[in-house]
Amino acid sequence: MSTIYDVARLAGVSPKTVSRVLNGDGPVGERTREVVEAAMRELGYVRSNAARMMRAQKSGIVGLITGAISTKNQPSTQQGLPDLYIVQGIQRALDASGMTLMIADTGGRQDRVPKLIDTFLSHRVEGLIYVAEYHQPVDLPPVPEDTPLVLANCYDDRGTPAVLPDDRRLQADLVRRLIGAGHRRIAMLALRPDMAAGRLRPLGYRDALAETGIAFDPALLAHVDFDQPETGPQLLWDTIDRLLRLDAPPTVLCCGNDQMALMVYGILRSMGRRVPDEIGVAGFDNYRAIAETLYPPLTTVELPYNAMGVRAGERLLQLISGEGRDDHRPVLVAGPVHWRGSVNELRTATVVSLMTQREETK
Amino acid sequence: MSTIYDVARLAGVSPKTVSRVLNGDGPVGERTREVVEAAMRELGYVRSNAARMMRAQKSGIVGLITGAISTKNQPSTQQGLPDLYIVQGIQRALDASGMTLMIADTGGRQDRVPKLIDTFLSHRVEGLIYVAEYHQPVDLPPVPEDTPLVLANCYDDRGTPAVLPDDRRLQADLVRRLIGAGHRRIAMLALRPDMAAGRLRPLGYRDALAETGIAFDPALLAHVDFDQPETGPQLLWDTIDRLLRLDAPPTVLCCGNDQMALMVYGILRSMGRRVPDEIGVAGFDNYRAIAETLYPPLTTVELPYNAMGVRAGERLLQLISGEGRDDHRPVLVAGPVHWRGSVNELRTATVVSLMTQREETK
DNA sequence: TCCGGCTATGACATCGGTGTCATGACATCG
DNA sequence: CGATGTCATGACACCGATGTCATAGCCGGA
Repeated sequence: MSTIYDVARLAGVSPKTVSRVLNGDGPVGERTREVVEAAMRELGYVRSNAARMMRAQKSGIVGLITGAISTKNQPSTQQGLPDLYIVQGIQRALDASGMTLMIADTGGRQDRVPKLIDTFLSHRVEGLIYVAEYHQPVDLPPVPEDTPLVLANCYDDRGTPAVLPDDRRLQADLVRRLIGAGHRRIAMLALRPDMAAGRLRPLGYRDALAETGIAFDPALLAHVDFDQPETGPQLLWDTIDRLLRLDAPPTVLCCGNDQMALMVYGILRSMGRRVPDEIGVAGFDNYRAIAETLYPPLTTVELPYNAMGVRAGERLLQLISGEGRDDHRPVLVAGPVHWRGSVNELRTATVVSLMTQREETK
Repeated sequence: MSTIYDVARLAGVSPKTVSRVLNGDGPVGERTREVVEAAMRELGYVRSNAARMMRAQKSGIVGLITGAISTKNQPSTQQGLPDLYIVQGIQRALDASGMTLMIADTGGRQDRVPKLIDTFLSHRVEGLIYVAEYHQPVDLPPVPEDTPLVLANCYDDRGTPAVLPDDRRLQADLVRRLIGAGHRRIAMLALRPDMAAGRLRPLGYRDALAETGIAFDPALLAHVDFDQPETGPQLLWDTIDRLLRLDAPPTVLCCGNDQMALMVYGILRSMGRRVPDEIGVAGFDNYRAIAETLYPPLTTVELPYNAMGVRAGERLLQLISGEGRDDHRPVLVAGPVHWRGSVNELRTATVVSLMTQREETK
């Protein structure tokens, strides 16, 4: 691969002049510029970042680590889809600033993280992002103080800047919308309470109830470990069966995520209950391959992974530029409710009055 | 960040000795090594890849480009899931060789590819991989001859090394297994014929029929553009309706992919047909979030994206080392059939005789 | 005892850009 | 007309690691 020296020789100028043409600093004669540019084209010259970076002491590289770090065993669920969207968002944010993204995967082995960080440091990354597969606490090995770090979809107890899904608010938004549609008996099939989402979403559920003056009924809230290969479906079946036998059964089931909703569809069908006429179903995530393909399409709330990535990227750029280094508050990201055919609108009149009421309370 | 000079000064030796400790070339005294290592620890020294690479003329970096490049408009389908698995596989392959992966996304804009390639070249990547979202032809801008390029999940007409899913064989394996289970009237709901998968999978379907001496019935093969938001479900409904009204209706429906199978479940349910007792359903992809969660779980064939990534990574490493540069044959990757509850085994006796027969013909 | 060979170490040049400073040719101003 | 300023350009050092070559000390064999 050719160098500025080759270009300089071919153009009959000094290397420094070529450098000036490249960077547009310092003055260069009209004629000279043309000659140099022609020489660069002829040689197919591409600047070496390594050399440039040695002087500049700036790499223009950001390191990204994905993969399991949590000390707990994996909750098996989704197959790492969120990561991808978050990574795409990060790329989008960084792209605008000319940074290049270098990524590495732990392959699920926490012990490899220090080595990955070392590799990144040897490339003199200007910042690091760690992306988790699902909302969780993590415990990362220490990074040098002068290298900014942002956590995406996870958090630690050291105040490292984090970007997180606002599970509580998202669930509240969804339930609020269900109430707006006239539903009063809303059941919630939550995820395992040892997952952040399993704790925060029920809180949002209760927020929405409290706000609209509906009493919380403990019989309507259950945590279901639905994705255990053997026991999961049975457990879910039993839980739904119990709910439907209540004196005042729910008119809609809020599922812990869209995948659970998919399973719930199958169970309700086997029970001979029609969705949405006999009972409504709502999901969480807006996992489109499921939500849009199910019949009827699934009402759900979008967990905006892409936007989270963008926010994480922006936060990191901010830190790199030196701003907000002592702001330790996490960035919470919410998304829209997608209202589809899996939940009926009940008593339209009531809906209107309720929505009006909400407007007034603002 | 500290340098070998800092380390050398602190340890009271020359920079070159520090370099020797780092790389383990040249002899170093026992005592000296200890002193140097202590100094490195104290300073938190990390070697600069930029400097190292200037001499070595080797970056240890591989560039990866993802995103839409095809000139055609996007077939909307899956949300870029395959990419992720392929990328993971690539990482796994490269990781073993100590290469670092740098990735960039086109964000769906083909015109940005040349710029991305330039960025990678400026980092002096030792090789490039382009990953497509689904099996398709692509037309990449030229890359310098001495930089190896591997295409994953796509191919071009210039003989660039490619790693592709063996759609034809995968479909044949699945259909063969269905025939082994006693099915004779097998319908195929194929993807659009302008997609590679939409052409190759029907070929595999026919391969399996021909092999087992079952006549191909054109009435049983249909291409369905199922993921059009409006017309898709209706079209799929009509097609299934037509199939079920045939004089000899199919006993199993082979769907173009798992997502279509999900929609087919909903349609069959609405038609009042039970799966698998009245009709079997098979998918394609082993998109686990769907295949394992559906009730009954979906029989499907695994399109091994992860393995494709590994193969692509290995192929690239091979090219980088200079081997197989003039082998232009694509690498085809197949995967296992996952037999789950969505298809019944018919007439067990026949199954045994058929399988025996297959063994014999080998 | 002397020399070849090995070990341990350092001086120095080099990779490819870029920051600093110097230089020569003109243009401008008092 | 000479002092000063601007433009266009080049010489040179430097970033941090490493390859090449040199050197000093030591051991063993002739």
